[in-house]
Amino acid sequence: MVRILNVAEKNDAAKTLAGLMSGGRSRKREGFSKFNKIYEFDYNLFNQNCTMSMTSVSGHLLGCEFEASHRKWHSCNPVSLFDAPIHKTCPENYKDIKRTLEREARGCEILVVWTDCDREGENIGFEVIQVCTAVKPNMRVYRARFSEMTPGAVTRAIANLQPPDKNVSDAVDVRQELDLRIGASFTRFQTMRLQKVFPNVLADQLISYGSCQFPTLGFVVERYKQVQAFIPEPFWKIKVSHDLQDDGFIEFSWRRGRLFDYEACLVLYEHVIENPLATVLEVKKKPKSKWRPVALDTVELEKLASRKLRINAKETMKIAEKLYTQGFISYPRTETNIFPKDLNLRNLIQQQVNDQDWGEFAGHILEDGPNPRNGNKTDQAHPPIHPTKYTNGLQGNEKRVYEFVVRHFLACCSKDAQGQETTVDISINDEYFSASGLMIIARNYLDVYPYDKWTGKILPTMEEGAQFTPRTIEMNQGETSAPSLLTEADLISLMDKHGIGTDATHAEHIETIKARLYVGLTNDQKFIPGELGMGLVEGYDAMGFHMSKPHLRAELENDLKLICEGKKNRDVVLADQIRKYKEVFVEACTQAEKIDTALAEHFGAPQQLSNQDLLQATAMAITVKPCSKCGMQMSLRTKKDNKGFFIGCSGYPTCREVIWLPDYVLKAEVTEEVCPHCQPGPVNRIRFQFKRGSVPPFIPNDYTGCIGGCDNNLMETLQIRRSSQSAAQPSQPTSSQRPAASQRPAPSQRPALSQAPPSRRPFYACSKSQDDSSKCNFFLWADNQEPTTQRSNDSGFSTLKYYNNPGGNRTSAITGAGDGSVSCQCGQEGKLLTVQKVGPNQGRQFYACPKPRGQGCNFFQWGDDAAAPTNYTAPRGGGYNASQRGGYQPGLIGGRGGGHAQSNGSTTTAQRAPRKCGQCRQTGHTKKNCPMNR
DNA sequence: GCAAGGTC
Repeated sequence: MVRILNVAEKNDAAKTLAGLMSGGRSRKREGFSKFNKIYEFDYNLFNQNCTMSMTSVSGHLLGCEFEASHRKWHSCNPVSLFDAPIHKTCPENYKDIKRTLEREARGCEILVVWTDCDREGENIGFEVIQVCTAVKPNMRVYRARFSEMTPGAVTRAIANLQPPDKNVSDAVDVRQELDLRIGASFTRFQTMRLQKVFPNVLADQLISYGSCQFPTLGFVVERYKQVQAFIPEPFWKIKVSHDLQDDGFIEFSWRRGRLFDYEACLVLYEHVIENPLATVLEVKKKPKSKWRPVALDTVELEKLASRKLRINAKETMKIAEKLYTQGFISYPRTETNIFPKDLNLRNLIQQQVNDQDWGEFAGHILEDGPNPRNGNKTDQAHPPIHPTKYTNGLQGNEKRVYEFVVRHFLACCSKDAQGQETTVDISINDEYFSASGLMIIARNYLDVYPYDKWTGKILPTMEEGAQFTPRTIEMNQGETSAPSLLTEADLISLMDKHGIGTDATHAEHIETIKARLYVGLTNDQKFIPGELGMGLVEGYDAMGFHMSKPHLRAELENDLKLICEGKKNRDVVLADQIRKYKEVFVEACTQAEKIDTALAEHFGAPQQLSNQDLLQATAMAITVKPCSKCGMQMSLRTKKDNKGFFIGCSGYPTCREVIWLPDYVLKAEVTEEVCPHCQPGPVNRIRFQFKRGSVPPFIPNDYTGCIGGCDNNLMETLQIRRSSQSAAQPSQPTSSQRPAASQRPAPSQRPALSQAPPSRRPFYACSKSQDDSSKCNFFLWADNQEPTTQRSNDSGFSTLKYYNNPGGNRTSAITGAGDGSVSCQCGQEGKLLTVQKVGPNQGRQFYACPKPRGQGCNFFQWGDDAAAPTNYTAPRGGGYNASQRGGYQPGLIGGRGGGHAQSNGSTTTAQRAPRKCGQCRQTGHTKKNCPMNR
């Protein structure tokens, strides 16, 4: 027997459909999800007996999200979210449903999709198809389209199975992707920036952007601005009243309404009172009805509950969903306001006849036969909201909402209220006035629907042709009044009208803008923009981007419709929209100060931050390099105290990889230059400014370099360990691993660099653990190798030779260009001089710039530097004394005779360095008698 | 910590 898997959008629908198709004889069994049962029954399809399994999902089975590399807020520049890869995955709480589908699909040959017949339903259908065909690729797939869940509609649907509509599903994919990309990018940008700019007010505030929430905010702001900008305008009108002693009082209004010209009105008024005799021209009587309410859809439920019950939309929907799951009312998310023909209204009304408040009214409806007043909307899936079961056991707002649904339903099924309207037209000296009255003949639906008021007004009896002198003829002044702020019902109407959100989400968007403090409520429950909401809208408006206007969403909706109809390609629409929004985003970032300025009107002066800080805050700074541990991007950041920099992994705190830059880095800025050598890339070069005198002479104080590993001198200057070292190089040799001096190769035996990859080269480091705060940065190559190669110029010192060894620790190689000379930083040949002054260095030779003092560079090099001391305890930081910032000391490196290097981490005090010269940083003399003062 | 859309 052929097995067919049927999948509906929710368990409730599966149950109903199975009931209808099986004639109430389906068997229920459990799936992996306790909420989504499996209903089985036999059915004759395609002229053969089939076993049907009907199960369900719970709305969307798959969710749209970024890859891990873009999921964290600081993991990337938000602009990259416009292009970052997006995946559809099954969230954890739906895994059980997916497992059920997979298991059932394996045993079935045919899949019939019974999801709701709207756009989202089609897309959910394709999610089901994706999951099922993944385990059963050769499954035949059909779509059942039904206008309502009634026996006739379901029978027609299964007799006319169709292919699923990819176009419609594509439109939803486009919508999902755009919502995610645009929402996430703008939200991150706004939040991260404004939290920094207004830390006192917004430090913990999420400042979201969404394609529905922003236009919703826009409606509130728009109305508020209308109210603010409103200027009352005076007008004048003539009012006539008459008192017919025993027969009552009557008031006539002027047919001209009101005039905004005082003198014009005055002229007419004077004309009227010149001859104030009134003549009754006509007395008209005509029937007047007050229409009963239309069948209830979600939007009306939300609006009416808000207006009549004073329960806000969010709360109403929450209650309605609870009543639905308890079986008291039908599905509350519906756009349909037409009762299906084959829905048995009589039965539903019958259930209510015993209620003490409205039971009698329900009985009367049954006598006359239910006659529902339908609207003109249908979502082709759910009927209007109506009671499905009687209860009198509810309390509080649940009771009020249930009662409203019942009364609305009964009112809708009964009759319009009937009355008679009387109009009396009079003239006074050629000006015309009229009065109207109402007599209610049959209240009908009003008896069960206290939410509508219709009050009669009895006019005194007047005869045509009769004449009388009115008791008063007045010229009154009035003035126009501002529109009122929006009520929740007004707001929902506007959202509905402009296609912002769906019936199921209006209430959520309103709640969102309340929760984000974009709007608030006045005492009489009217919406008023908050400072944040107002500032954001004004900020974007100032840029010329009307982000809060509904047309953006409307344009997208139009495109989505064209995708559904196959008139536009999904990829074209997607690319077009992404491009458009990305351009806006980039421009918004450029002009972000306009948002600051707008908000400053409300929050006071913004925090003064540098561009670098702001870029950093918004994760928009260019990243430095991929993390060697986890592969996520590392970016340049400022330390907490704003003194100094570090390069941190965006995977923090999961990944704690960090490169601390020394204190003598005064400024650092990532450039857009990408290093052509370093891998994995991209590795962006960093523009540094070093403290004067703190770095070796071959590194200028302003220097742009790569920290990816290709620039050995920079790596050493910054004391950066290579990323590969962590994997390939012993981070800290134990004493047993340390080579004894005797074991170390003699210089002549030492391998050339090409034979000894840097990553394999042993070095000494402080033996304290990484977590020990007193651990120092000591670093020393174990072989203390002499220079063997000359490096090509990439930093402007073509005539200088220096180590190509990573971490190479000596500058004693600055021996000139091979001709016995020494060149200084400015390219001049260094001048060999001798220390003349009395002191420890008296008689010692050194090279200096030959230019006159004040014009030359700061180059200084001992002439005998190659003969560096070998028994000197290396100061912290290797070749130059980093811990005593500002001191570059040529030739202070060497291992101790015993082959052990020792960091000074614990011996600083004992080895406290003698006072250094403020000019050359050498010991043994002061700046005053420095040999450089030649 | 982001959106909007389903749904429980």
